[in-house]
Amino acid sequence: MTTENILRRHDLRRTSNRTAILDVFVAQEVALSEREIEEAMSQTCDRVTIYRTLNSFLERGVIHRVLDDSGVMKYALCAADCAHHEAHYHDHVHFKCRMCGQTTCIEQVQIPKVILPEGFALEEVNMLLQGVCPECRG
Amino acid sequence: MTTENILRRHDLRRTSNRTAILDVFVAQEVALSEREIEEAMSQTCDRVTIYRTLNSFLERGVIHRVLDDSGVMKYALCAADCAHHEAHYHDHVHFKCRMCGQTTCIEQVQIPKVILPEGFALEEVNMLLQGVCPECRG
DNA sequence: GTTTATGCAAATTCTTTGCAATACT
DNA sequence: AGTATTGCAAAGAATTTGCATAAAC
Repeated sequence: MTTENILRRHDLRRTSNRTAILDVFVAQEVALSEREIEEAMSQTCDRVTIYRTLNSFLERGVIHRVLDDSGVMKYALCAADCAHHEAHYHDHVHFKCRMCGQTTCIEQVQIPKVILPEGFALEEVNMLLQGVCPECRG
Repeated sequence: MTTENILRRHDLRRTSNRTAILDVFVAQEVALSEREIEEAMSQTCDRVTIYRTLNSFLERGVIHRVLDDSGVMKYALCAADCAHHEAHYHDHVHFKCRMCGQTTCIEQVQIPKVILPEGFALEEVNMLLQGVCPECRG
């Protein structure tokens, strides 16, 4: 699916900035912060535009937030079938390497179901694994 | 265990600020941000001191980071036996309510084990559940 | 032609750092 | 006495907002 198609499908105007930002997500298969996107685009687009674009993408379900314990927000592309689930459910775990700092979606590993005590309404589940990735272990 | 004892056990000097901050954690059984601690103490202590205290507590294993997708860092008290595990392992899930915004440790619910593909060295696991808590569901 | 996105400047919030004064052991 | 903590001021990073211009539909 082309980036143009992704925009069209989610009712987003096709602009060069949005296409370029989407391209970054498609090229790098990791969770990205605003800063990382900015660097990947070599400052061809304003910081504010990136933030606003990320928020638009979030609202329309193009990307999802990825947890991080470093204090900066990260985002990753939603899988094609993501929007079909109610409540925008992401069922895969994320792995953050403490050496290279990259957070990757591990699509092969599903988040196990958990059973909460009575009374909780569960809407979203996130699981973040941290350690060292295969590349950094050498 | 008194807050003074917690400090003594972790080789931290006992000061009124540290005791007061620990008291906030003990009183509220939820994950707290710097801002929330500041408000709970009604500005009796400088912002910077809170940040530095949180970092000291983190290093000594008094508290642990709690993931959050709002972009602010949150912290929660470690269980008494936390320091006995290597790598400071926290095995319970966290629940964040989207109505009241509170993140609580659900000690009764263990994080299920996951199996990663070959090559990953797993060091830390975090699981954040989001939805509505029993209090807010009414 | 109307609506929405963009860039710039500026404001806000979160977090860290430097340094002199103070408190702890 | 010696070392660690505190408060203040200030710096730095992340994120948001206002407004006029430009681009998409």
